[in-house]
Amino acid sequence: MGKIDEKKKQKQKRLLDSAFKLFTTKGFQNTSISDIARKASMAKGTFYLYFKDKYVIRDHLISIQADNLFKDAEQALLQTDITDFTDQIIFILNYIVDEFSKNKVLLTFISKNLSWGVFKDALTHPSTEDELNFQTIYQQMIAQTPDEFENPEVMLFMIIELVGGCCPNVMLSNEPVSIEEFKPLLYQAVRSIIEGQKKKK
Amino acid sequence: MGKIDEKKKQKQKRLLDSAFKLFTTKGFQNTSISDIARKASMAKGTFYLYFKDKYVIRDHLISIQADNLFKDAEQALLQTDITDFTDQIIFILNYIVDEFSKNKVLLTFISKNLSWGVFKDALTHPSTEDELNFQTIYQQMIAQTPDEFENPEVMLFMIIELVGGCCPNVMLSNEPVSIEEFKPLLYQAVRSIIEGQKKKK
Amino acid sequence: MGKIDEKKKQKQKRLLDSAFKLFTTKGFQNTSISDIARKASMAKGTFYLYFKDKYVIRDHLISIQADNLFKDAEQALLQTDITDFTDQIIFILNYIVDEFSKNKVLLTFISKNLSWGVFKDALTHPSTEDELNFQTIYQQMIAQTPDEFENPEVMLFMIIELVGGCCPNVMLSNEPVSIEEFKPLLYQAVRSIIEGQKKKK
Amino acid sequence: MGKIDEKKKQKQKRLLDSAFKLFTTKGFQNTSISDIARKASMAKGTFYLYFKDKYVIRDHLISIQADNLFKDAEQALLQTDITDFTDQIIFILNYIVDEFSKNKVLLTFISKNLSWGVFKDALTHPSTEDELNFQTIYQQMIAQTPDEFENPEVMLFMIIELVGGCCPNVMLSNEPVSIEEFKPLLYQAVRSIIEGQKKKK
DNA sequence: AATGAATGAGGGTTCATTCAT
DNA sequence: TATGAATGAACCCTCATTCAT
Repeated sequence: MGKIDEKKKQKQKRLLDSAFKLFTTKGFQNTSISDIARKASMAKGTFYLYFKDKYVIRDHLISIQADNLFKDAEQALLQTDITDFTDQIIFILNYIVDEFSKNKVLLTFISKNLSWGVFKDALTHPSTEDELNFQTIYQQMIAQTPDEFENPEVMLFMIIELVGGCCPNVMLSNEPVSIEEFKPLLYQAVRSIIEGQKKKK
Repeated sequence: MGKIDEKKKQKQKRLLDSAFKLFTTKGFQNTSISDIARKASMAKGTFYLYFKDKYVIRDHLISIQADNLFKDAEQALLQTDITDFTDQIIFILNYIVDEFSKNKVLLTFISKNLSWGVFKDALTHPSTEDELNFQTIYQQMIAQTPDEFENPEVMLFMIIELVGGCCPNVMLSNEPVSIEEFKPLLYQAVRSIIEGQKKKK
Repeated sequence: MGKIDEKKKQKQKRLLDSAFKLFTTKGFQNTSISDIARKASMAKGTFYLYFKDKYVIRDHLISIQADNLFKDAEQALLQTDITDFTDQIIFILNYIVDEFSKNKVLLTFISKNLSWGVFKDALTHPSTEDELNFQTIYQQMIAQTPDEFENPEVMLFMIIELVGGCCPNVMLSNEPVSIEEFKPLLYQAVRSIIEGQKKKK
Repeated sequence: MGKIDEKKKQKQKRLLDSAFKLFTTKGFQNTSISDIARKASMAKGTFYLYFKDKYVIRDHLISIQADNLFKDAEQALLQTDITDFTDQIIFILNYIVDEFSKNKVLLTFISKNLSWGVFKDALTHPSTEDELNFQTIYQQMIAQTPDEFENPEVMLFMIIELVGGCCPNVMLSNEPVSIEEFKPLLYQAVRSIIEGQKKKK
């Protein structure tokens, strides 16, 4: 019956929502499965029908968020007529940074869960769904640019670490400068990295 | 009495040593205060006479490690006659990366405790002791170079995030490449960043 | 409808088979009703249509096994021309011991379920089915022997306790001696008991 | 301080007493550590300071009981002037059976815990204390009798299984006969076994 | 008759923290 | 100062049982 499946989906969603709120508010470690179930108005045991443990529900949440974020960024990029590789990368980074700026909750969530690793994985590795992901798109972008790079994969890795390491700190603490002051310097750094990794002919 | 103070220091050191070993071996979360006290051959209650909780002892440990690491790097730099700013930065980064490579325990410790933030703080902010720290030395280095930078503090911040984000991953997982393959690409990136942040005259 | 009854019997059998395998493998305590139903490819709720709980299905299983074991032993005895009472008893005991030796699973099952009591009941008391059981046959054997015993029922009880108490231990742990070394000593003891219980004329 | 040790001993005793009562009343499986602690008026966690789990406290209890029982039986034997080996064995068996008859609680306890195995171990193997145990005394008795046996250890094993298997059933259910009717038949059987295991010269 | 989602009590276990000694 | 026994809340997880479908 579709009816039952519908209900199950809804329950799962309720659990995901509760977990998200609690992880964001109290942090991952300080949230118990009891808490999640209670907030979702279910019995504790019911949680286990949907997720094996806290880690699974967290990773699930992060995957969803990362997927959405990236899909939006990609859509936005397609609406533009940016063709230069570096500009495209900057556009996507900027889109994501802005998104985080607007949606501090998401940022807090990922930060409070100490799970940048998982987030990066979700961004970089094929998600459960068989859709495009950043990795794939990036490779297409690389293929279309006339430039050649020493090691494009490592380059992406470094850019993500740089942006993913700096931005949360800046956005959450306004240190060492505000995000608006920071952005041009960051993008300059990204441009420099890309430029520097081009193969010398 | 200096004697009593001496004894206290020694006990504190025993606790710190025990905690370090346990955090490194079993991870921060899986180490209890009981464990630490037992390994230090003290009663559980005694722990509370020296540290408020696990978090305090962890942060203390990290500060010490970071301090030592940096002092060593600085000493090593003084033994050389490198004068160029960028080269100096690279030298220090490389020293630290090599130290981590040799001393995986420290890397594991910081990584297992998910406490890069604390480590970076220790590196960047004045430590409890009134000694020199990276921040100070860095400012001296900046002062001595003829180049001018948009925002030296932000530049250091970005470099630390880049190196501190990438290296643990690479060293612990050999992905996306081995640390030896990675180093030249990383240092190239650092050079690019520094170059790109120079004020255009 | 015989058809529906047929189906029910089959489902019941599937449950019994699953339970036997699981009890044998994981032990009684560690097997849940969920496990049994899953292994029988049924819904959990269905279990309750056939058995009240785990204990009922366990006792049912033991009865079946004991019944079969005994029927086989009796058949084997009929194939021989042993007429002496004591020899007949020893033959049956030996048959059952050998059967357990060959079929460690059954032994493990009964042993893991700590249910010798149930097994002995099944052997001694009329089973649910209205067939012959050990008790009946034993009485016939007693009737045919010229000897008279103080209390034949008690004698059988003691023999079963002796054999049923010793053999599992010996077979499963090889202590205090191996089953092959043990058998002659045991049968000697059984012969002594029978001899000793004969009425003095 | 003796004071603290005294208190600890008392607490342990309270736990042992509570456990004994509960195991006897509700059975081992149906007794939780919570129950035991509650009945002993302690916090649940305190239980774990004294015993690792339910099994340990049960075995501890059984050891104590078996030890006491045997020490009493031995004392009683020394008060008599029975010198014949078989008579000595029967005396001890009878003493223990009588003790069980008088003290049904102990019998129930062992029976409800399905732990004849542990009880027999306690009777047969050296206990934690470095005192005499049945095994040792038995060997002395064997040494002093002029008769020789095929395998004295196996003989003891069989006797214990026979008595330990039959008596609880008889005492708790009065089946197949009352314990008073049963005793002479049982002792006759024991005598027969001993006689039958003597080496033929 | 059959299902399996939902329940929630209950299990064992850990551990930060307190406090009398 | 130092101890370590005692606490009891909190954790995760299991599972027999119910009941709407």
